Amino acid sequence: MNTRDKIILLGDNLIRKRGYNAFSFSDISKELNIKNASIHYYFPTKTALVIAIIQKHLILLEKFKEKVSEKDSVQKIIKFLSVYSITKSEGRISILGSLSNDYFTFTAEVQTELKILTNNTLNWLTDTLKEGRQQGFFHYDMEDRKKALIIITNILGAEQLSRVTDNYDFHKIKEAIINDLIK
Amino acid sequence: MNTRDKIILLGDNLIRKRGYNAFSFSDISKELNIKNASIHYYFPTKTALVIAIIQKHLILLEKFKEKVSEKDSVQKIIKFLSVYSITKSEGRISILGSLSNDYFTFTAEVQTELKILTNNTLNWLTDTLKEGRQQGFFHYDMEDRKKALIIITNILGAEQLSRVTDNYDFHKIKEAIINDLIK
DNA sequence: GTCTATACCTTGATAGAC
DNA sequence: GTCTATCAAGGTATAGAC
Repeated sequence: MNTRDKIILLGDNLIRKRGYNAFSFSDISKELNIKNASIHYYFPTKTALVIAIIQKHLILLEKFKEKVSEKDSVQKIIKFLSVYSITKSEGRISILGSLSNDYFTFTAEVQTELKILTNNTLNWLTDTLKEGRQQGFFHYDMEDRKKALIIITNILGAEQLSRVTDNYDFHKIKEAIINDLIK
Repeated sequence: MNTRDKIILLGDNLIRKRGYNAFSFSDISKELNIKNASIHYYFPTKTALVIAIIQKHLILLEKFKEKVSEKDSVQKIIKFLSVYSITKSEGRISILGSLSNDYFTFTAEVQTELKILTNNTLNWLTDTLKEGRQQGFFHYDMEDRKKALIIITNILGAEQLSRVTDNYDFHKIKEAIINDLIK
């Protein structure tokens, strides 16, 4: 992996573990055994770095969509939830949850990128739920987008709260989401 | 209101709007037209301030419990959710959501206080759900604590995501939580 | 209780050599 | 592409006068 990608990966992990305003370029430079000036070579500002990180997640989302495109709706949702589960390991939460929290401390440009990632995620989930509902896999009585919102917010909140309470809580909630859908 | 309480109130608002690691003593001192040294007179460290803020919320929770103690379970839950709604005004999220996010950047002492506040909240909600279920108001088929977890995490996530998407989303989700319970 | 003054550190960022 | 050197700004925190 080249240095640029390593910086993005470390920044990503730091944001999701400690938050955007709680990590510095020196956290990354120490880990990579380079100087902070070298990071500025790749990313002139911290804002540029976080944008690159969001864009990486946009690409990952597209790859995920592609990868599960042939599966049935139930499997799609299970895979979707499992991404958030792996993501959460070692206390890291999803990029969406972490960055939403620091939303008001971002420049307009970062806010826009974050909105795009959020909407792309929400749109895919809405479409997948609709598909599963129409095919008789899922059962719920509300707008598809509303159900999608509830599932996403439930996951984001669960990631957050699991830090304080107990990691097992997270699994309980994921189980409940699936059971509620296919009941 | 005395200076100490003003500092706590401003710190509370700043944490819930921008996060613990994104505000400084000078944000508070400017607002109060005092010097940063004066804040240190009341709170020697930033850690001491956040602990005082958590303890204020512990007291607020006790007052809330007392205030709704005579109401029926449905009203209790509605009041509980409405607290989170008011809380969210102007983009401020709940103290639980905001501090959970910065959990790994806190000292052990702050983490402990936050755990206490979280558990107290969760315990009250669990008991209230159980009461309402036993009295036939609420209908769900899982452990009471699990249902309490789902409700809390749903609210925390909704507060978070509403910043990025649309405030109206938050109301939609609250509605859905109530409807799901009493359906 | 609030101030001035200041110490000390970390931050994000830049200039220019290699 | 990475380094040294350096910067200005802002952070938490403290000492001591008033």
